[in-house]
Amino acid sequence: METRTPPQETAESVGNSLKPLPPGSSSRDVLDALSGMIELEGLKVGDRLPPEIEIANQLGIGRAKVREALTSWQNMGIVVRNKKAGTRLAAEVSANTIHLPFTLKLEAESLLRTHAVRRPLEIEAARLAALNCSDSQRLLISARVAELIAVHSAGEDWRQADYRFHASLHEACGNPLFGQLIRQIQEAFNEVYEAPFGQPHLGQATIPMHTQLAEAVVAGRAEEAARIVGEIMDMVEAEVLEIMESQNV
Amino acid sequence: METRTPPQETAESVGNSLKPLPPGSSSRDVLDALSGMIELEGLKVGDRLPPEIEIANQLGIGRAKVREALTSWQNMGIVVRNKKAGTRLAAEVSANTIHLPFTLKLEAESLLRTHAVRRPLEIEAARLAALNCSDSQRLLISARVAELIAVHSAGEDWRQADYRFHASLHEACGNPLFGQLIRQIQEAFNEVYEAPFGQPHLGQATIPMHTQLAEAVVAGRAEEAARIVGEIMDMVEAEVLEIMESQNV
DNA sequence: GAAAAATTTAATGTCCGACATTATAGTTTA
DNA sequence: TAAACTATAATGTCGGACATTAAATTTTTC
Repeated sequence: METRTPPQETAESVGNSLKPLPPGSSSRDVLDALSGMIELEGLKVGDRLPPEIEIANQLGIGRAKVREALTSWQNMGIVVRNKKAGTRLAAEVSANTIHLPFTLKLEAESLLRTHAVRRPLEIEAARLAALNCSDSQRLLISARVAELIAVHSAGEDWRQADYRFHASLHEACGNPLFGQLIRQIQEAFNEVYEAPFGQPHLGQATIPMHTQLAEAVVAGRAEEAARIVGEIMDMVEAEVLEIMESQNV
Repeated sequence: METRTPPQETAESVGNSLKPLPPGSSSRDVLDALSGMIELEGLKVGDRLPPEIEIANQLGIGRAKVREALTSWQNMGIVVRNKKAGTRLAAEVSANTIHLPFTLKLEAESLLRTHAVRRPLEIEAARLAALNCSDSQRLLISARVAELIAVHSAGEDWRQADYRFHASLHEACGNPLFGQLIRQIQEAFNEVYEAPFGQPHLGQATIPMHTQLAEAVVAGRAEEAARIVGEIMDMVEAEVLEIMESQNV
């Protein structure tokens, strides 16, 4: 019986870069140590972290402390944990990272407030994307908007495609903080929105505008891109208002 | 020996509003339950939460789970814990609140990125402030800018006054999320900035523009206010660049 | 021999108990 | 009255035990 020795991704290979913590370290120090390790090992989204027990042993602390730290990250959406499947990165952890939130139950009234914060960030991201994007990013954006149009005209659920399109814009803007912030804000928004309203397709009417937006971005017409995003956001806001009123919120 | 019966703040009186959690609840559910209790009891910043053991008993869960949840809040800066002094609220917990957590060590390179995210938020907040602010907020803004000018011309440290002025703008915009976001972003920025550069007075040259900004806001000239904020942010960015280059970062 | 079913296994999820640490509250002493 | 001491009640930490579950492995079945 020959051993197949697939290094099975990241189990033993990863994680010998953790050094014992001095006594009295806080759970935040644990997270600092972990993010150092993540950067050192080059772990990406989806990669697996060492088991809690191993982290604890390497850091010279108890498993409870590791769990408190990891649960913090879990509540911030940075990792997902899944029993035997282990703990995996759900967001990029690196030096240039601001880790956003965790939303307490927001009320329907704050939907518009959340959207109002998102608006200027989306506009600026689009403007920067138009100014900064590389050729390969141009191709990606074009592909994504084509996908969106195709999925939508086929009558299928286009939200995933929409999300991917906007994500490509955020990436193209050259500043990962925009994408992170907007993603978190949108998650907060969806969480509040879905509770009373279910999951209707929001922004249906804006689909045609996405083609113009993509064209403006790949052509480098920053102001036009910004204007279109503003219009899209306004239309979504109007839609939210309409739905809220129709349900007497 | 007569009993003095001071209800000693919030020990027994608070916390019978927690109902047992269904099995399989996550640590996030614990936080939801706690924020519900906090809102119900009207707890404010500085108030004390029930002891972990009592929270655990009332929710019908183990203390470890409560600790994981509270440590999440601690890492987000929502509570502070201090041994016998107990766990106290460090930030307002209510509906309509997005709690930003927790910044990983940022590197100097990301100073500009952080600033780039702050920029559109500040601009939009100023625009909204010009459109929405009430009479009393107009007075406050005028007072704050006068204070800023006075402190600055006296040669004193004007950063606190500057902070208060901008905070009055954020408040006047009518959407608390702007103020929260910007504050957190600025804290992240300062944390990074101060490490290599100390605490030089950043934005000195923009002081005179603050008067124009305040005038535009109280007069309701939204676009002018937005433009001025943009210029201020650009000047700060230029200053940061200059300092970084002068130190070969 | 390949697919399906059953078993094993390795991780997280949960609780409990014990003890250390410490800031406050209470008590004694000077 | 003030200072020093003691008691106490909370958090901080660890270890152990066990449940739960999804992946990996083995066995069975066709």
